Amino acid sequence: MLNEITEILKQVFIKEEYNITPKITKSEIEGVDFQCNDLFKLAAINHTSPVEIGEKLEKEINSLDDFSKYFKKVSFSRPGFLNLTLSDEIICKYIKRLNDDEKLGLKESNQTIVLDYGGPNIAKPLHVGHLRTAIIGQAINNLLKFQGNKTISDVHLGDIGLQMGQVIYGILNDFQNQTPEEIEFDLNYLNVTYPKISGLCKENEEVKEKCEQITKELQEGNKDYQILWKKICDVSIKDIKRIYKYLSVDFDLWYGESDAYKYFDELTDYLNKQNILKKDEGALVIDVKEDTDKNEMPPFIYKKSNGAYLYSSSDLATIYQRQKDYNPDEIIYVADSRQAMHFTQVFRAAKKSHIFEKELKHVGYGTVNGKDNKPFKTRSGGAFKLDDLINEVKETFISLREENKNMDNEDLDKIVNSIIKFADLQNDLERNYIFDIQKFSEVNGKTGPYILYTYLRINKLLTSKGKLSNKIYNEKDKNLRMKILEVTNALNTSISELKPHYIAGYLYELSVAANDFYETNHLNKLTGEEKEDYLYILNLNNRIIKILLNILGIYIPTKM
RNA sequence: GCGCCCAUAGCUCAAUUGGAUAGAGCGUUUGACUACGGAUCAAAAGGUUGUGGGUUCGACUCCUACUGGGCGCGCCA
Repeated sequence: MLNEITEILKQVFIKEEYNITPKITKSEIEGVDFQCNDLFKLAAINHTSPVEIGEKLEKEINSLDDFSKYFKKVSFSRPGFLNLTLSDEIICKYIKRLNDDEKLGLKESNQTIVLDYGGPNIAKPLHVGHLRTAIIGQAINNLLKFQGNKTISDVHLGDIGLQMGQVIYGILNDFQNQTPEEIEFDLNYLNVTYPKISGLCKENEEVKEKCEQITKELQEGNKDYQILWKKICDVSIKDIKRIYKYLSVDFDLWYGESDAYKYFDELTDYLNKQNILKKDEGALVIDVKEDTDKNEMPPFIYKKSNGAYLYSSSDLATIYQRQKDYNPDEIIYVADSRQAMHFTQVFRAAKKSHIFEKELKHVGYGTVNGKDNKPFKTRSGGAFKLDDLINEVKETFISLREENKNMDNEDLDKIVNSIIKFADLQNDLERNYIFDIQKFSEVNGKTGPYILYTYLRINKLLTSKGKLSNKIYNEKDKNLRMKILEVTNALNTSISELKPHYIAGYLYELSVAANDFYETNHLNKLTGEEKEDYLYILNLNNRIIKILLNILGIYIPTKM
């Protein structure tokens, strides 16, 4: 719609010999739909006043032959704004166009995009930091898929780093009289062992070295360690899958860092041919400094001085693997913004060695802090487990009202998901993130349940599809239609910035407009054309809500 | 020390990327239940956008210097 209006204005501009494409933005002024602020610019170029130009343009537009086809009113407003109020006809035309468009006005894209938004470490329980990655990553994945892209999501488990050496060290200590084949343990055991040994490593240099040694031997193929490693993975992955399933977070690939290890020989050959690896303090590195760097940029470490690989090397090998397997147009990493420098190094190393020359992006979100704005810890000092969060939200919700006690389990889980995800996704992800369990228990106001409720309540009215005329009946009606037409913009902004909070914000605004409409326009009191119009609009409204909720990973319960 | 990010209502957050009177939720106060589902709607109060300068017709937004906070700076992930 904006394109068409822009074109009309542009023609008038050209006629007056103003050779710019007018920029039209939404207006906050009452009774005005859009405004054009370019009069100041034109005045500067033509050495005249914006008032003069504005008045001239106002006159010119008002005398257009098909003025009423597009506008209800166009007026100049001091000091330099051109205010546009659209005709009902053109609004209805674009409502219809939107309704007939499967992609809601989005321009189709068909790139191949690899998404990396998992990264949980084996043997450590999932905590609230993992929640952010998963929820944001899945939303971005859904969004890109909706746009038509082929996405490949990889959980990319941290399954072979130092923490594995630490856990194996713990196991060997606790099960001294058993062979690796005989040893059995469960998830609780892992949850206790990792923090225990990790703490020990910080105090005891000897233990730390031993753990590093185990890690290295594991990577090199030590049989006993590999047997234990497999067992640890089995126990841990089963649990990780359970929680991801609950959150409707799914991955096409369940690769881990260990899968990248298969490529190290090949990659090393390749890098040697590129003549890019350098010996530095005993380690093999790639220099990734650039002249424009303002800060010190340490070299990318490919191989440690003890001969072991590490996080950075496996990330590079993974890019190598992804390029080979999928030849993607883009790889997107969703991870804590504290890792920004790490990704800068990896990305540069990948470019410099010509492993991957296309788009590499890091979507960084703020650190998860407690209410005191310090990194989040529970009262006992540990990380807040995802299971505990989910259970707490569920219990809070059930205790809210009597009816909730008898709620269908599937519906209940969908609502719990909506509460958690919407609470998270409405924030701009760049900011530091205050973790507050109360925020995740909120069901009134700007929350998931509010939107679900709006949808369900309207859904009951939708007995038929309705039919659209060229009329708009009242202010609430117009507000809802204008809000509906904004959906394409919300999607586009979200995609170009890779920030789902634009969609969440839009969903809330749309729901407010819909509830407002619902309150004043009683469908069951209407008949004829007006009723058909409203049915049409509300059908479209709910279709949009459903699509956008699904993009955010929120699904609609049968009732609530 | 160097660098990155952040600072908006009592609290948690927005602001269509430089536009007119900075918007929501929670909380507080008040109103609407003969209700197409009240988990709703209407209204009030609440602000020198951390501070000082600059850029211009116009700044929460861009530049600059401070203040306060978070984070990162070679073999952890």
